[in-house]
Amino acid sequence: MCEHGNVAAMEAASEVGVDTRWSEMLRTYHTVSNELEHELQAGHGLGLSDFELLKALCRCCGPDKAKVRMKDLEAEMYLSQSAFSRTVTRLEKAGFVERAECGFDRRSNFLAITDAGGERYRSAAETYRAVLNEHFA
Amino acid sequence: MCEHGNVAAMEAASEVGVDTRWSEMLRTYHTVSNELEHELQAGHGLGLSDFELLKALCRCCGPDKAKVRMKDLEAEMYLSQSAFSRTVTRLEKAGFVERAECGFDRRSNFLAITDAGGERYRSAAETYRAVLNEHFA
DNA sequence: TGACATCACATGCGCGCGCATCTAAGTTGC
DNA sequence: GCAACTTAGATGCGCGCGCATGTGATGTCA
Repeated sequence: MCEHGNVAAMEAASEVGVDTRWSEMLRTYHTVSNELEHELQAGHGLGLSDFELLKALCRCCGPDKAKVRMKDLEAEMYLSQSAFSRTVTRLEKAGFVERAECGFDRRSNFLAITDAGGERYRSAAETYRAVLNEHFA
Repeated sequence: MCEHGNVAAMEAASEVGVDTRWSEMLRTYHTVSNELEHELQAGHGLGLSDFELLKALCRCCGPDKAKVRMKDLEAEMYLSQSAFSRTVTRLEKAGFVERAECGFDRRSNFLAITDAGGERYRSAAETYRAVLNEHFA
């Protein structure tokens, strides 16, 4: 096969492959995100987006910095601006993050994780890792 | 490295890999599904779940069979039972599928694709393939 | 045959999402 | 310094989703 450089066949095979890759991703994504959603909610009272935001916040803050601009954190995530804003509101009501004014630019808000937020994140992260290992390891 | 079979290091590396795999899947999934959603909606008036249902229906029907039991089709998809039921309702209102009674079991419904549904599916499938090739090829 | 579990599907409900829009604050150009 | 534009973030709105439940038909067991 391929001795004539059969482009049509290669394209066909390639398209089937692309389609299959997407179908598998769709199935895996729904399976894993549903399980994460359930486990995080049941065990820690967090939705998946809540957790992913806390995760990004911890990563962006690093060990030294305590605050991140909301816009910068938003850029790290898959959420729309409005969904991001509401997720922050949820987490703030729960006491896991705090909005703080930014002296330089009064349009911006800094975002900081609270002690309670850090603790909740670390315990939820164990559940998170367990679920991912179960599906990807 | 690995000369002592360093299990801790391997586990750590493995966990990072799992986490990264999931993060990339999350990003890719949202990027691709958003683009599919937009392109299919703008070009063909179909949501992604609408399209995926038509796709599964065409696949299950094959070239000969004309009908599939709803439960069987549902099992092929990632949607919950309720979301599946409503997707069928949307597609039926649009005239792309038809529910038909099943003589054997009056709880069940057969599902059939209409001519309009077949045509819409085939033209949408070109858009679908184009988007997937753009991201996976 | 009658009581009970199960199945296929529909539907009320609440929620998180993206889109469009709004407000307030910063920026640019004349 | 003022008008026009851009940016950060909040919010009204509609929609699709999953969960829980309802309805009616089927299967099961005594």
